[in-house]
Amino acid sequence: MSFEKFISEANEAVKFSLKKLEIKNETFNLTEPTRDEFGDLSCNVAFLLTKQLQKSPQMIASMLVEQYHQFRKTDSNSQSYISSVVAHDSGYINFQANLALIGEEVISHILKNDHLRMDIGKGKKVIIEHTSVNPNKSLHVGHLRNVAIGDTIYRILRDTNHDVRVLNYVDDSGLQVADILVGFLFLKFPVTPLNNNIKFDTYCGNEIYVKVNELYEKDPELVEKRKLLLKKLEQGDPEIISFASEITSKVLKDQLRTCWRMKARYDLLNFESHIIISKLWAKTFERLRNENIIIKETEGENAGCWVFGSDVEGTKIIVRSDGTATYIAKDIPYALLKVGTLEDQFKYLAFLKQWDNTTLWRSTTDDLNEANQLNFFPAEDSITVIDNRQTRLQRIIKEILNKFESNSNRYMHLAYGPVLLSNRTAKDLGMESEDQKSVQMSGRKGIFVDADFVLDTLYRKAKEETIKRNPEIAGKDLERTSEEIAISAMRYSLIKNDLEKELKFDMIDSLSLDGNSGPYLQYAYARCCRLIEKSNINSFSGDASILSDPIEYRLIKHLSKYAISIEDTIKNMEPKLIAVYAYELATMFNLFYEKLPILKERDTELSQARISLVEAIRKILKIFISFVGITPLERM
RNA sequence: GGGCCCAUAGUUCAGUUUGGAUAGAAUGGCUGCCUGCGGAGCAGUUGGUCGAGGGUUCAAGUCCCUCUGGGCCCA
Repeated sequence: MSFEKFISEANEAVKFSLKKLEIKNETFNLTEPTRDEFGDLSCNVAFLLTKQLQKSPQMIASMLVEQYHQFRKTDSNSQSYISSVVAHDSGYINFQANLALIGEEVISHILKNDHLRMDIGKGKKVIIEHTSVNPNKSLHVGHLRNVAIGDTIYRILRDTNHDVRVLNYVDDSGLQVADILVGFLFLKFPVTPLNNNIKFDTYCGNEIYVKVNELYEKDPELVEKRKLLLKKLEQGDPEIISFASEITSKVLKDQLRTCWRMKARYDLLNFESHIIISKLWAKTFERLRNENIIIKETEGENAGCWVFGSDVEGTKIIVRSDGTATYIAKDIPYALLKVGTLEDQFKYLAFLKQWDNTTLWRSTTDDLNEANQLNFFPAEDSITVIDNRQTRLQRIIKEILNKFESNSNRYMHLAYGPVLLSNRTAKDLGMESEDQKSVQMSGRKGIFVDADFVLDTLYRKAKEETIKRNPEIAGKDLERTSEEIAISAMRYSLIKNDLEKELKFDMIDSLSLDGNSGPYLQYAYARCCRLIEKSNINSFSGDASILSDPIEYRLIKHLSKYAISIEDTIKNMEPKLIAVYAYELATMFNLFYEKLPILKERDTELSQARISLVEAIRKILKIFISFVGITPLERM
């Protein structure tokens, strides 16, 4: 796209001038200046040469710019993306872009192409695993961050020609599931909740899980019972497995409803129990031993254990001396499956139809006729979205993968910081919290904000606003619109921040529909739609040459960088870059809308050009907010 | 004890990868702007010794060292 061409031309120009002055091998930066008056691109090369040339930066900049001007004189025929080059007093070389040319190219490119699909992936197969919540509770806002990040990455990859499969790993035989089984089997919680308004996942998480954990402290025998249950789960005791599966699949279905509400979707559910039953772990264990990746300690405190000697993390126990596998061990076969070191031997059954009409598949270990062999595994790249408390474990898994295939950079842990409750929200939930401190959520202790609760609250607020502004919207339309606004507020707030950092969740702040928020983007989009609708134009011209206002200039420049923004997002795996771009576009559009007449403009030609600009903005905005999982609304 | 991460406006955060021009948003407070294209908007104002100290550099929020405070993981 055009802005890249401008950058590369500026880059060539500097290199050319350096060569003319016989200056060698100087690296330099081209960056966007802090202020509009400095142009569109600045080069710092003059600063870097002061020592070598024994001249002031201003002097050097002038010399270089002089060379460029001489070159342009002899080569004035060809069209240039650079309209001017100035040696600034500060020592910077400032480039002004030829926005007439760029604008023309960009606007007509956006208007002409229906989909604007970029082919970044070239059809490359990518697996992304996200959500992966233990099936013993309902989702809280912390889990939603995982869902939002994972699904946003999925959408971006899918729309840039990657062949993406979305996986959701279900740990249906772990400690947390054992906890609620204790509740059903020993504390006699009824399988059908007495309060029939409560979702089953909420029932398990809020009532049983919390209660059981409370009782562990008073009743050591109960802990023993859990241990026993866990062992039966791991060994595949048919009766327990069957009961557990009944419970976990009920929880899972409720959890999925919340995820779908968030506009996430999946291709496949993998169950940990299947990895055990199918002997995938046994096979993995065998290979780890045969290839001497793990060794058996014969003495010391780890005597009898199978351990992995990590280069960075030290000795890590994989199998305990009593033969049971550690937590990390069970993750290894799944990772090996993703990258293709282990062959996929599962068969698959259609599990559920999703909101987007796609089928969600699940692995099965039963040899049924209707089971299919589908090629979910392996992939060229695999991305696992898990919070950064697991970084250490993930690093070890990656290290083990590298022992099998030394070139393996195909396994990526996409880490993000956990969600904490703000001081205010923690207090509202009745927790004691020191001032200025945020609070860790804990499903076990019942300290969390339920995902559906937040979404419901947001929904009510959005509905109120919608009724106030659009009395004509009612019924299903009103419900749908309010829900889309609620989801947009939630999803945007979960991805707009840096992944690495903890996210402080504040109930009151998160209810805001103003400012840097999802609904703000939707609002800008709806405004665009109304303008287009009212203009009664359905063919748009790409002629941007008469758009000369600085506000239009900034808009066109920003539009010309949309592809760069998408590339950067994928290259760095930073979904927030999408949010930043979209927010800036919406802000610029709102200013444009406020300050310049569009439909009201008397000059027909100018009016048409502005409407075309609006259409281009609308299309790009639609693409970007869709990446985030925000539904573009024509009215709200 | 070992390792990793964080600290920027009253609050929540960008900006640190690749050092560069007057450190930006949002929110809150105050103040303007709808007989005009939708006010979920726009503009103005208020608010910062970029945790502290030292170093490198023509130039440090950004790089290096030390310290303080907070968090996470491992033992």
